[in-house]
Amino acid sequence: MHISFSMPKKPSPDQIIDALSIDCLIFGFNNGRLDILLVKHGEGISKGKWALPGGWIQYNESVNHAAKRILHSLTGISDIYLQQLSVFGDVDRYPGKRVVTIAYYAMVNEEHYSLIPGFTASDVQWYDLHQLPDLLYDHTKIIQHGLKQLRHSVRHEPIGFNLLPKKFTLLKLQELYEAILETKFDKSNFRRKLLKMNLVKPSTEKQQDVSHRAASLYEFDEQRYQQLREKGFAFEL
Amino acid sequence: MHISFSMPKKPSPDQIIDALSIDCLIFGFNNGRLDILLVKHGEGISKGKWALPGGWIQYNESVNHAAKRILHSLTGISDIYLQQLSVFGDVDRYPGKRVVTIAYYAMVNEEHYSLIPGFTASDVQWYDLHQLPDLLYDHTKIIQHGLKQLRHSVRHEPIGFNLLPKKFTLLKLQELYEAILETKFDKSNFRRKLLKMNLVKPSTEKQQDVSHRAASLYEFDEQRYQQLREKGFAFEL
DNA sequence: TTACTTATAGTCAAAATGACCATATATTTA
DNA sequence: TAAATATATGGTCATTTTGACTATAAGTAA
Repeated sequence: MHISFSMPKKPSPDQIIDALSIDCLIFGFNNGRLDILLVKHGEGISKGKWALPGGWIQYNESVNHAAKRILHSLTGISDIYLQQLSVFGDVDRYPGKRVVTIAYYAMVNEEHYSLIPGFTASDVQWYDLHQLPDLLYDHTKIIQHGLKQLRHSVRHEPIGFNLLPKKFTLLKLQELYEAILETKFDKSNFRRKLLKMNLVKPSTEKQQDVSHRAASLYEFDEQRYQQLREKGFAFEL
Repeated sequence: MHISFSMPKKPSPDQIIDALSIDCLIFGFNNGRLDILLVKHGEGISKGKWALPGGWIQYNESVNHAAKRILHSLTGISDIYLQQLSVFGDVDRYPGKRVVTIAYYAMVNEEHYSLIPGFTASDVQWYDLHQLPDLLYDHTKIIQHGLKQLRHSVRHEPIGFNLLPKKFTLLKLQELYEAILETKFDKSNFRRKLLKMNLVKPSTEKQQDVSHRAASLYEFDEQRYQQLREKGFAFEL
């Protein structure tokens, strides 16, 4: 049996937890299509391959902090609401080493962020959900799981507003839900239902530069949302 | 700087991943009350303290497998549907060492299992949710999070049937939902709504040994549930 | 002016909901 | 044995919500 003569090592603060990684599944929305943010690896054995933005957790940071840091360093995206998705911990999911990964997910408006590849990423890009390249490790599985989660959440929680501009028309909101759920809603009924929930409030502005009657712009009413939440409000589509 | 002269160690199969643990939040249901399964530590510095059943992940097992193994070895409970709840990864959540934990949760019928303390546990017990002892680490936080999750799930998915006997009356089902959501339903309306969903099917049997008119016993219709799932059925209470 | 496009309001029958009431069927008590 | 009681189970009914449509409004483009 091999016995090390070294003393037990107290990890230095910026040393990583080597069996534990983070991967971020970022959904974007772009005229009717759902996109996913991918990075191209610029180093090591996986150089040139595409994957979800991911990396290692340091000893002196929380897991949630690590997720934000990693996403920012690889893609330039920051200040978004990253939520835990799931842990992927099969024995052979990562080559040559035992690595358990914690997947996070978020939804963002593509136009709000410029993509800046950094750290070990040589490229960052939005990919149409239906035209993804081959991905490293079990990242395809992570995406499938995330989609399932997204479709469930979007029916039972008022999410998805992050995918839209601050001010949006009701039709855009409808198209977003239709893209996520891959279904169609009746325009009139959708509008009626959503307005009755009071989650969106009308702004005074209207759509600009459209070749037809301009629609009113609405915005998500965060305050109202908090009020409803306290009452045990159940969002349902 | 300290440099170790030992070779990089290839972990032996049953060696543990030392920065990563698992904790299990098991809900039980007992005449109208929600319970939580706790174990008393029988060894080490935390000896005598109560906590959620938890332990370390081995190199040669998946994370999901570890959860089942740990729960079984400490409490005797096996063959249940353990689901991931969340990861708790604050820097100081565990004393003296950086440990990220993956929390799992499940619901079981208390009568179906006998509790057998094993491994490092000197005792196992169901505790009324509202009368928990002091718990180790951040386990109180894990329970709070799990409750939130449970309350959300129970309104949007047909779960909770695991908490009941195989055959149950509609009133017992109602009492279960009332205990979880801490609310009251109208008996007649609850019955009408649930029966229309077709998720429970009547058995030929009736309640025994009650001092009033015996109610019909129903059981969860797994097949019907799968059918409905494929159609994109939305359970809502 | 007309055609075309999308916005927005309204109609109406059917289904679901919430608050009740009524009766049925069992046990326990007087 | 009759009455009291407890819960089961079914029904009523006004109100609300839904789903499928129709109609009109307000713009641009030809």
